[in-house]
Amino acid sequence: MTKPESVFALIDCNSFYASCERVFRPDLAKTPIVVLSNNDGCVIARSYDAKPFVKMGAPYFQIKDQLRRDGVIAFSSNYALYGDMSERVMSIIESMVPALEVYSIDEAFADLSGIPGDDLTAFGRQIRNTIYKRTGIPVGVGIARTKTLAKLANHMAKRLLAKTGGVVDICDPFNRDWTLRNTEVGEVWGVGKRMKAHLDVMGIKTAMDLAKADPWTLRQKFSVVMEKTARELSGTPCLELGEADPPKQEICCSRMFGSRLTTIEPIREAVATYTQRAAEKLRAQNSLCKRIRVSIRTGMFNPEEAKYANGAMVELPYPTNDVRLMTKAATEAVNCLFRAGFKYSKAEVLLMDLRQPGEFTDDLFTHSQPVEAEKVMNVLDDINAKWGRGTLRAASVPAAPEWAMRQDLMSQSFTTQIGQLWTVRCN
DNA sequence: TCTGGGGTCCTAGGACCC
DNA sequence: TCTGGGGTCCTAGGACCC
Repeated sequence: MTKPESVFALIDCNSFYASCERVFRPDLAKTPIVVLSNNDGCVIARSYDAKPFVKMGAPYFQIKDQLRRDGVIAFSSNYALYGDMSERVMSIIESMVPALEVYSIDEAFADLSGIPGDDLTAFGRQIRNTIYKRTGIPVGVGIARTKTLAKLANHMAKRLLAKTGGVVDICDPFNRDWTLRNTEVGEVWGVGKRMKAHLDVMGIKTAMDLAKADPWTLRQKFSVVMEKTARELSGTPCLELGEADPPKQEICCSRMFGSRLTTIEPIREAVATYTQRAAEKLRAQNSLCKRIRVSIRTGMFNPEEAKYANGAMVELPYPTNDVRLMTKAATEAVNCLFRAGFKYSKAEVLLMDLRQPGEFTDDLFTHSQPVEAEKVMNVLDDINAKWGRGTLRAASVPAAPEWAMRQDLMSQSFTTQIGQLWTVRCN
């Protein structure tokens, strides 16, 4: 029996964050909108009609006035809202396809092999319409024999939105080759700026050129990653659908401060706060961590500012998820890192060397986390799940810190906070 | 005043072992 | 004059992604 040919779909939400904001602000249906990064730093999402006015990544403080003149509305990022909308979209897709891999907050790969009927484009439209009807979020669908090609098809669906209606199927070799010839190599999934420059020199300019290049030469010149990309483009699947998401190998919490910090105390508070958040994520995936890397840094852009960046690794006595132990270790690291005389802009807490309980062996010299600590952490998580994050926390974590990030343009948590539901007035 | 945050995978090179 | 070689593990750093 021959294996049925694989079919992948990539479903991707259009301008996701901006679309989420618009769902709850129908008055802005015709107004261009952008969403800003944490700290209202730079633009990370633009509605379709905002694209001509704003570059991706543009610093907000530089373009603020221009936006106002152009009538573009800006929002602070509202992750509670986007996370919840994402779950809704994903569960709709999940109910319609045999298998799903959630690739990011706004993208998912689906396995369509074995879908009955030969009109996959029609099936793609059905997915698209259902999601739009139930959530108000517009999506694009790309369908192809490999994941890399599905990405390309999705890209084409967006580029030729009017013609394609947001769904493109390139399983057919004719359509596939047309797409490959009409896509620059830099647009291919896995080919970044650096690699594009190298490939350019070799005369590889389009996706088709890469698909036709010799895989072994690519492997030698670049790496196995590039080899796989080329094979995928030519129609040989090298990447599988990853359904279960494996526990993370690293967990990170890093943020810019709302303002520059010059003394050690608030930096210790920030590091304690980031450690708390990272430890929550750690426990959510049921892992333990053995090492923590803490780093702090000054601003990197302003040439007038003295620059300093440093990090330190701390080892915990045993693999743990006890926020008390972790906070103590992390804040002690700050004492070693801090140098007076600098204006600090950011701290980062990175949990490393993660393991599942039972994955390491106890011996005479290393012991494991006491049962008591586990009980305390369970109670902590239960209380915070019920009453909101930060209800119960370490004393070193302030409720309303002076260094909190700026979020001046935040929309409501329409879907996750009972006090912030939509208000409807009847006149 | 002001430029995000959170990940993955791969590779080269050093440390260490026999 | 001459100073092994092969394997493994770990780490840092590069490149990429959304």
